[in-house]
Amino acid sequence: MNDLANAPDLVSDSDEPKTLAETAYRQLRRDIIEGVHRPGEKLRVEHLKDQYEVGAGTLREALQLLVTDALVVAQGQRGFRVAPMSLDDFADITRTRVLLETSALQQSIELGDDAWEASVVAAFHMLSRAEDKLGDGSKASREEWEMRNRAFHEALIGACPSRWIRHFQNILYHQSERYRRLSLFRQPIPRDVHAEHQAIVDAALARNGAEATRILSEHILRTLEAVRQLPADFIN
Amino acid sequence: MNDLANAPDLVSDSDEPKTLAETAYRQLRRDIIEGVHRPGEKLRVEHLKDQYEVGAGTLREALQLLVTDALVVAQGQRGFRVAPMSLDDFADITRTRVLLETSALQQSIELGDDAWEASVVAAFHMLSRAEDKLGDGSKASREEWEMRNRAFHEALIGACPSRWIRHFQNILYHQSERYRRLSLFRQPIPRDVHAEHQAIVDAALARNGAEATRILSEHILRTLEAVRQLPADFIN
DNA sequence: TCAATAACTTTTCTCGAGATTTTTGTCTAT
DNA sequence: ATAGACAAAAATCTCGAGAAAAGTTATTGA
Repeated sequence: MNDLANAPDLVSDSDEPKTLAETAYRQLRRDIIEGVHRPGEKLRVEHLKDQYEVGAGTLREALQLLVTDALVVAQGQRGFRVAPMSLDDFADITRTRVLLETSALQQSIELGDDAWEASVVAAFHMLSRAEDKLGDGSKASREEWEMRNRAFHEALIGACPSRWIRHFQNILYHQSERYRRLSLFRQPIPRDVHAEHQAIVDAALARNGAEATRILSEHILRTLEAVRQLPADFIN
Repeated sequence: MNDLANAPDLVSDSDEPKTLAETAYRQLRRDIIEGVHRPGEKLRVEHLKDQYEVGAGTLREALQLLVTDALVVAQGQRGFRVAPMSLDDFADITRTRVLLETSALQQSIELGDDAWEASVVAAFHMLSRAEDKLGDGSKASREEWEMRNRAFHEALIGACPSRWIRHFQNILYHQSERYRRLSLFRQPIPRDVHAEHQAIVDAALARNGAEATRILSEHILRTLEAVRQLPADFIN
């Protein structure tokens, strides 16, 4: 296997925060994805430093980290803003995700070993369990599902040796979360997502790259359609 | 044409720096790409703040910006380092670039209008002129060529409506520059790059997407081969 | 009434000093 | 001689206050 597979990530994401700035960064990121801070909203350091209980410079650094994820945009001398949302943007994100994720899956299927297969099966199992608990409609169960859904998609491309594809993939996934949250709000899992995931797993384990990537593409694009059918003024 | 084509960039790059932090960021970026700061080198804020004549917090912010470009890696509580270089990494960068840039070129060819064609021809002309002046071997002429080469590649994918692909493409191009600098050091333009560019332009204007992307792929991958044939210890 | 200028307020940006954490160096005991 | 622990040094991280810029409101003149 390639050395890069074991190399540290481009941006540390799995580790727990070791610095105040990173803690504030995570809270802010969560709040932006959750919609606490609305798209386009101005993020004033003076107000937010009290809210997140850090110094001005520290919060500034947290905001800078969010610029890396493109969840915040910075305009020199004019402060920070929550990155705006639009249907066009989500379409762009989704198509780029398809491009990267299918390529990564293809490589995973070609290169993945037994351990990779096992991790895919395991992640799929965890996700299935989370789906069962989704019925209660609680926020906790949906967050659990979000996390495991992400873990599942990461496991699928886990054997892809390209650190860069995984890095970009990571950024786009965060972006998607912001939009997917909208689609879940109105129509909580109407699609038979489970069957789609099952089909991807089957094709992947059968080492059928063409089939797996085809299903994955449709799977990702379906979320775009779901958001498209929301009321037009939902994205503001 | 898509709205996104005229939307502001994800990270402002063309504008001139409006803040001290951004000025320091550009100088640092240049120095890292040029190899003044070697790969893996520790970047101590206390030393660098004098060298770049800014405060500690400001330099810190500049370093954070470089993390976005993945030219610097930050480890919580353990400071900053110049991103390491390796042949595997360059191979990864190059393959990912091919994936993104061919997709972008394909879309450009499908969607580009007359203005796009004109900009491609113009950029190619500028690049050709720069190639003529390359004979003197001066640093200025090589920098001019670098800039126009980049402008040419940007023009090619200029009609691609995906802001995200262009954003990632941008990051990868900066990364490539670091490595390409090495290959130019020993063998200054041995390949017939001009003919390759000409072939891409011809295919693009003929709206032959398959041919154009094929040539572009080979074109980009050739740089990888050039670096591969350098002495093994060149990348440290 | 409207436009342009000027003063004021708000916000961002910048700096230097103090508190934590990591790293380095030394010493002792097995 | 090596390993572990303790202490000193260096570096990072954090904070609050001052300087610069942007945005806002009020005033003045046509």
